[in-house]
Amino acid sequence: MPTALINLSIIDIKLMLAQFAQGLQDVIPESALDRIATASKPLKIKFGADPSAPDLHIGHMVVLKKLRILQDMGHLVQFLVGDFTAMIGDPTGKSETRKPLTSEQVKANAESYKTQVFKLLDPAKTQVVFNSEWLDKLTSREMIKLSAQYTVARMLERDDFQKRFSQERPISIHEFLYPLLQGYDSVVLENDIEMGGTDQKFNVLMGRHLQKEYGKPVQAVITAPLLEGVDGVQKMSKSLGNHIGLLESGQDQFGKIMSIPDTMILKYFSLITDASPEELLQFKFELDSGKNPKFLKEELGVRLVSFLHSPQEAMNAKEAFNRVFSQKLNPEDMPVLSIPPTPTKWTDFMVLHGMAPSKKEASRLIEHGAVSLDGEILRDSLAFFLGKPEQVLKVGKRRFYRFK
RNA sequence: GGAGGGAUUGCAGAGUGGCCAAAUGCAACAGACUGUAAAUCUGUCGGGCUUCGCCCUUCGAUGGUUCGAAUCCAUCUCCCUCCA
Repeated sequence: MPTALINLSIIDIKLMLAQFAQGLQDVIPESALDRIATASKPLKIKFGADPSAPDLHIGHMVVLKKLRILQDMGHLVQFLVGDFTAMIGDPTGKSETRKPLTSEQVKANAESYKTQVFKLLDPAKTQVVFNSEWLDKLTSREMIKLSAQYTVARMLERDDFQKRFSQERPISIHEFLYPLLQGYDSVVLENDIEMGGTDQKFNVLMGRHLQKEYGKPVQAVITAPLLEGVDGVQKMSKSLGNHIGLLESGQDQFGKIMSIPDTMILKYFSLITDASPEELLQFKFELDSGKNPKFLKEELGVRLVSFLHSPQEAMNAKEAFNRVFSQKLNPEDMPVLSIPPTPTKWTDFMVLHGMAPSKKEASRLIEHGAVSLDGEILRDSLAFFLGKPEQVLKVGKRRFYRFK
């Protein structure tokens, strides 16, 4: 009975379960939800992460929030750092071959993961594990046995493999090992559930298959939808540069939320906030009846920053945003720069302080009318510096500096 | 092992002797507009300068042909495909 796990009423359990189930993509088998509610001992839930890109973003929040609910119901999350799988590298990626990470890097990244993950997860109910721990020891013999558990034909069913195969693009053998090893992790950890984004569905299902082949109890598979990045088109990812990082400042997070396409507002609300279905309907109604989407984005930004930082910081971020962008005023805090002691050209000054990567770029900014001193636009890119103390230099829309 | 295709400015992708710092798209940056860092429109997008003109460095690497090369030749490096 659930109450044996943790002190929760039947009603609490029902509510939490409903909250958990909301918006999930796949639940295989469906009975997994019952099991979550009625388990008599904590279920072991695996969530894997690739340590080569240790910056988590709000796209990860979708799954992490779900995991947190499970923890609150008394279950255990095994946060798996795929340090071994990351070390294999991926030579076919047309970017560059992944560099193997040193164990120091892995450690550092794992630490960084923790600070990020524990913004959402409960440390007391989270176990961090590294798959190199057992995969390092896997012998060739065992590797062959593992490979024998799956066929090429079935492997090629995976979307991206299928696509590449039909387009006669290369697939390296070791790429087949990825899903196998990921599944093998579940065999070793004896997970009851594995969670991930929908892009992980195939790999996660492999865990089920392999557990069965190895004569273990079979894990349930639960996937959550992927969140598009701030461009509203591609999935959120750091390498695409369309992400909002969990560790970014509240102001940046808020600003980035304000830059998502209006069509993404409801999706963001449903995936990364605790908005109830009723609220979502209300928001949809408001949008349909012509409410300025700006206000909903503000609400979204406030909720996100409140959650990741604090309500106070959220209000500050909102105020600063409106101050700078709606009222076109200067922000309250801005970096302070000293006035150069010797005659300096604006372009040199700007490059010196990182306002532009080259003098050429600096003069372009000036020619575009993007640089102003106390509201007065600088026009001459050849001019010499003439700032005075307390004056405010503005570069572009959102960079402000004050002279001292 | 054999045959063929390719390497271009952040990415994608044109360009096959001068008009090429190199089309176009995306991204990025800026301006206008907007009660948004949305959308849309416009512009910019290697670097430097005595800045509307000039100079320097770039088209995998090195050497060569030529008045002149991203474009032709040679060698090398890397990548891919097919056949075995």
